Amino acid sequence: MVNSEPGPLWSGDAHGRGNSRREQVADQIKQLIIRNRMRPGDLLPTEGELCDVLHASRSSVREAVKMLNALDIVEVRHGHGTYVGGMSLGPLVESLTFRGFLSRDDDHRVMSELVDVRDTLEQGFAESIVEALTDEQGERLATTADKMLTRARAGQEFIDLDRDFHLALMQELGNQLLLQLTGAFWEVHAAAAPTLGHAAGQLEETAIAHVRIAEAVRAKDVPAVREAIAAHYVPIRSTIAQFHRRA
Amino acid sequence: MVNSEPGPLWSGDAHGRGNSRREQVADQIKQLIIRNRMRPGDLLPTEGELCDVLHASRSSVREAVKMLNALDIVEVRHGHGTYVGGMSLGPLVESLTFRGFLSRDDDHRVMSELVDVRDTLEQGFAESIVEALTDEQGERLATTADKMLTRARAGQEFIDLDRDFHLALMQELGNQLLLQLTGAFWEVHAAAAPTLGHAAGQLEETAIAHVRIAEAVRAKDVPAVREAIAAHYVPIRSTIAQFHRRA
DNA sequence: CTGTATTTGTCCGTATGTATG
DNA sequence: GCATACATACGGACAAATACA
Repeated sequence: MVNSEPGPLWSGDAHGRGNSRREQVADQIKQLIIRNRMRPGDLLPTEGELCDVLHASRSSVREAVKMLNALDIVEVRHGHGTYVGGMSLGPLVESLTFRGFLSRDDDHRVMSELVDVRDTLEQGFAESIVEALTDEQGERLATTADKMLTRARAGQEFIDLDRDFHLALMQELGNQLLLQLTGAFWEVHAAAAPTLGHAAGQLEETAIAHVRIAEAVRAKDVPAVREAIAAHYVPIRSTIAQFHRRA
Repeated sequence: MVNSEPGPLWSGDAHGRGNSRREQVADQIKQLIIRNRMRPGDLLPTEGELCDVLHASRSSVREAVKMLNALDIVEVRHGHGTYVGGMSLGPLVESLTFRGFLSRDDDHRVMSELVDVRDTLEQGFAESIVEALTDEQGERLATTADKMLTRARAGQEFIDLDRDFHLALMQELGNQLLLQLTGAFWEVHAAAAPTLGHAAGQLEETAIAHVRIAEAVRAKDVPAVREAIAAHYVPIRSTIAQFHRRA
């Protein structure tokens, strides 16, 4: 009754006995979502119903739901109910930021590695970015970069604009995974940035680097885009290295 | 009493009252790990001790621990204790594979996007790979690729060898994040591969592509490496596209 | 090998907080 | 204000797994 479909459909041990009760329940909830073709935002059965259907106690169901909640597979709203989650990369952000804080003592290896990956991804997709460029996107990049420059010259931070810029770069590619990875990696970097501090004049340097990227993209000059992106990460790398030397 | 340290140290809302009990407890456990400079594998207090120290019921502590367990921040062993987890990217794999199964109906967008990211990452790091190449790594790549070829000609699968190959590519770079991302992305792909099926002769084509990559890497010919990697993903992309057309 | 202690796993009952009507 | 439905939180009891004497 519980499993009416023919094949296993879900490879992860299905609901084999080897796992603990809550693991089985978690797997069964995932199967429930898949079988019913549910989408993010859809309402799941209540805890009590899940207890009945899955023949498990409240504790097991609750712990299973909390695990899935941590993975953003389900979303729980107090007094409302449990819904299918957004399946975002929030868990990745959480895990990576925590790792960053753990390795903060010896050096900033995690941050350094993260910058390398970001740099490589943006340079690697430079050609596709230029190809998929639309006029609106070009203007948006330019205006965002300009705002960064004015803020930098006023001595103000522009973290939000930085996020907008890097997300806008990847926007038109239509690759949702890449877009979410970009956002996730940026968030990890932003979470660790306050502990790094800033060198004098680095703010304006970073803003100008963004302006150069926007110009190169609008000019559809792929090598220039790659160079501008590489240059953009130079001050960031030096900040990380500086912090590493201090410790 | 509970929080004797001066600063917040952890940005994530610290342990503000706005969150639920288990969120507070989870944050406090994370702080505990950071404050005590604990490393993966270290033993955490027992559930009972956590209840005492954090002034929470056992249910709340357990749900918090299960959330952290889902993120691989802690690892629980039945009858033994709770330990600091490996902070692996397992959660990312779980989330992405689940998303892949969800979008399996309409098309294989997730898989397609994943291949694009993998391709870009490997091509982007091609130069660094060649630079960091050691003799042992070169031989390992070659022998792995050869094994793939012999297996392919015997009509056998070689998923494990494929994993070894792509991990070996990134091994010498010393970028742990990149290495784990590679492993995670490969796992997601492997989880979805069985549903895709194989075209005739595609096995050997893939094996040969790996041989070509190994040769180009050993020849330290960066453009050839990039081409070989690109060629390697061609049959994979066609398989995904074929599946998409069938549905 | 046999208990015993420790620790996590599971289940139950009850009370509280939250949102809807 | 009240009733209903839901998630939240707590504490207790017993089972299962592991380690050790």
